Amino acid sequence: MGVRAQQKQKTRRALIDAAFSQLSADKSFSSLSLREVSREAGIAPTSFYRHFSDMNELGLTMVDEAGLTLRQLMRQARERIASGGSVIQTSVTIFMEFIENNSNVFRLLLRERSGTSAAFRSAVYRENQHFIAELSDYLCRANGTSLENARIEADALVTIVFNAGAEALDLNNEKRAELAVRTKKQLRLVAKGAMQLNRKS
Amino acid sequence: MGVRAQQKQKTRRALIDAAFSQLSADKSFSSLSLREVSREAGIAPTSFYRHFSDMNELGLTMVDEAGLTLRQLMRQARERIASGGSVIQTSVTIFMEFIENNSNVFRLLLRERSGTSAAFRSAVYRENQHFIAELSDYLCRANGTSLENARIEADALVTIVFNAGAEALDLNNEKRAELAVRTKKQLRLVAKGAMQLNRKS
DNA sequence: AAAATCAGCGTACACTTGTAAGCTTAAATA
DNA sequence: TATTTAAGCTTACAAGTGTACGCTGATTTT
Repeated sequence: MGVRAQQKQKTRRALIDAAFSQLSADKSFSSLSLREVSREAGIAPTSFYRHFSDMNELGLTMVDEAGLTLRQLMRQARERIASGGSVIQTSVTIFMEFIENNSNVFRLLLRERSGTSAAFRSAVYRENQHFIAELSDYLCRANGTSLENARIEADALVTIVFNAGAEALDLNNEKRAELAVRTKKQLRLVAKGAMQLNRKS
Repeated sequence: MGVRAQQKQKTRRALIDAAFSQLSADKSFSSLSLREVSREAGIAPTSFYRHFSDMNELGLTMVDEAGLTLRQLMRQARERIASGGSVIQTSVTIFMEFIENNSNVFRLLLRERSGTSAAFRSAVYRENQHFIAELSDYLCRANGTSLENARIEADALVTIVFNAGAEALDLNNEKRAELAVRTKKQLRLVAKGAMQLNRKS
């Protein structure tokens, strides 16, 4: 890759990083401004357009990156499970770690899931579907469930975990631990209900 | 009440109504402006301060109203159930009706639950807790569950329904019907798991 | 070596925003 | 009836926004 293209990619990265770094509990993507992001990335506002046609385009890129991060996380979770951990215990622990270490990434997904841009919403929805699809496959193989039932179960499980993550954002460590306990109980509730359903059919 | 106080309350209402009417799939509360809201309410921007010190104060008022609307809905649901309907069937149906008729009210709660204002987040959280508390009581009485287990179950049920509501916002009627079916299955999953748990203890 | 490309810059413009200051006028109070 | 109160107004300002336009200079291509 030429010197020029290399520099361009570097600046593009700086823009993405600047945008992520400006996200916080008090600042959502929609409240970022093109000018502020450009400032932090060290370029003139008008140069922004050399990289993205729009703040929206930047945002969609960020959602994709966030989804990627999440999928890498799942791979990590599967490894830990394969080397002999409880599925529920491991999943919840890993997810909570993710939220602690990448809270702004999670916040992006959380907020844009119900945000004002249909494109964002469907991007987050797609990521969520990936998540559910992989978990369904796993449940299918592990429990011999029908794929249809597995999807319903997986969807419920993901919903509960995702929701717990959202709740965790505003809690201190003590309360988070309580939340984790409660979440695991809820997941077991769903798993038990699903097993019972399968035994019947 | 004097003529003056009456007029004041009328204007206050006009502001709240204007704000609600400006919410939409493409416009969140944080993207409303004091000036636009005032314009639609038919007063000068600076007169806004005679009623609220801040857009935030308006927003919190709106969240409270939304919570009230939701609790009225629950009362209605309980009536239908008392006159002999299935709990799950009735609840989901009523909730989906709510989302269809008050989508902007629901959107407010949905978005501010993970928004940029801690005050908003905890206001929505409180409304949610009310919701869960009332359902827990019901489950306790209906199934003789321990209050602790009932809360965990209720929390899971509310999470699933609320989430389904969020998903419904972007779907057409056909897809919504499918979603409703899936949601009911998930609720039954949780209910079954909970019953099994209770039988043991 | 000459020509073309293009990332980044500076200037500029038209808007929108929140809100301060002070006035008006009808209702409430004394 | 005289005085006070306060909802709503007009004017004004500083700050921030997105983006059009045209230039520069290094890199790439011919």
